[in-house]
Amino acid sequence: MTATVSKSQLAYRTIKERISDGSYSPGYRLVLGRIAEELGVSAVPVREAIRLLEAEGLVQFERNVGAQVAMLDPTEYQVTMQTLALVEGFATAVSAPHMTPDDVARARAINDAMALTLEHFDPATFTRLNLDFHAVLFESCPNPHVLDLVHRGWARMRALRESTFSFVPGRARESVQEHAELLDLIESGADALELELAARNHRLRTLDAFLAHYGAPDGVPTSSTTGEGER
Amino acid sequence: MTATVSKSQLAYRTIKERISDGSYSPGYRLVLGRIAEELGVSAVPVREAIRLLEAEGLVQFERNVGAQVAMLDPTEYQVTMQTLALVEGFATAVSAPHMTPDDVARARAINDAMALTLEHFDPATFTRLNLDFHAVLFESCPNPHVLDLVHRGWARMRALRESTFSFVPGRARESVQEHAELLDLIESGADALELELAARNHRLRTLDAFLAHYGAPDGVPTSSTTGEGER
DNA sequence: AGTGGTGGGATCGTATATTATTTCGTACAC
DNA sequence: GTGTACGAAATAATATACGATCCCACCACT
Repeated sequence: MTATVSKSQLAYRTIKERISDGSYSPGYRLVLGRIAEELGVSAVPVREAIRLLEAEGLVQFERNVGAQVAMLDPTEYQVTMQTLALVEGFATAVSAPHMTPDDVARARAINDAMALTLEHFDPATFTRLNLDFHAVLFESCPNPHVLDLVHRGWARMRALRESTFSFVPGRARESVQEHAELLDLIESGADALELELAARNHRLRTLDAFLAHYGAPDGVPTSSTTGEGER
Repeated sequence: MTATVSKSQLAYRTIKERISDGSYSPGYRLVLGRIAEELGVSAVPVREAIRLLEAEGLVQFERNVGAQVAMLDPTEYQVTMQTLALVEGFATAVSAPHMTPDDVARARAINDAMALTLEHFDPATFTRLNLDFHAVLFESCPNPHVLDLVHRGWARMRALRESTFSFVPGRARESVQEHAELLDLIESGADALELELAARNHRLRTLDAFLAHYGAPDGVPTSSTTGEGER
């Protein structure tokens, strides 16, 4: 009656959820038998779920050794964030023409709520609202592949950054400001390319801020590779 | 001795290969037991492989019913190609600064070979060389995620278009021409954004040509959504 | 003390068997 | 003639069991 979800699906969703919400933090070792027992299923569906999560990059897997939640790694962070910027920028541009005035209003309301969280230090809420904000932007996206890429990127970032990946101290206020500008652009019916770059650079600036704050990885150039920016 | 690949991996690679080369054409029904027997393994690893391929979009899967190779569908084609254009454009821009003069020379050689295939009608060879061409472009890409997205896109297109997805009658010659221009841009050390858009529009023009040739899907606008283009 | 080998424990990998679900054909009733 | 209900066959889904592999600690030998 409850849509009779398969046990593989159950294992997949449960593990993914636990990675996202931090119950399984980066490096946590995922033992098939233990998880299977815990969920009341056999090891086979758990293994299947873990292989899927491996394909998404959420867990690392080694044959005959086991799986663990993907580790926190600045380089990982950079390329993932870069890819997310690419995909989100595109998704924004494609979605914008399909957004209703009501959609824009909802996005503004969420952004206002984000501004309120700045009064207190609350990275988790900030990140959650940030996801909601972008979710509103993308919900009219007619390209399901791109949407899927966005969601995978988010799942990765959540796993890597423990639920606060959008929040960089000293950058949050600008982020809210840029959101507002982005909505203005959308309302003004701006050019698709202009929108895409605005949305992309919004993420890339967060990336730069993060790298500046936590230190850039070794050989990777910190300039964000693509955009209008100053070289 | 042969790196002792797991049977799941074997099943995965074999099925993917057969989808790519057309042994399993779109719509072909993948029956667990039959494939398992054929490969000399049990049904469990085959099931796992099929679930992974489902996650990549290469096969469609329905619970308790079975799997089949993803069907040919103009809308599918459009969004996949659009996504591929996005990702390839970005990959080109990111890779370009890392390309050596030798890399560019190799790409030119492949492009010359493509020009030769225009003498005869040979879509399969054309598409293969086209993949080689872009592979050279991307092999210096420092972002593995983006590369992975490219490869998945290619696999999808192969599955959907039966090994000739880059070839649209009447467009091949322009394609070769645009490749040459792209290489010129790279050699001239062009701006990253300029490169990205050039590479993206190269794919999008192929998409438009395809849609014009085979007919556009129903409600989807044929203009390629993003780019400098004439609106 | 350092190095190489060896055994045990833990864990994954897969085959087999069982169960649950769906589908399709057939027969019966209307 | 058509629609429905029932049953058998096909197939996927999972559990269980066993085998293969890897890691680690301990011990012997140098």
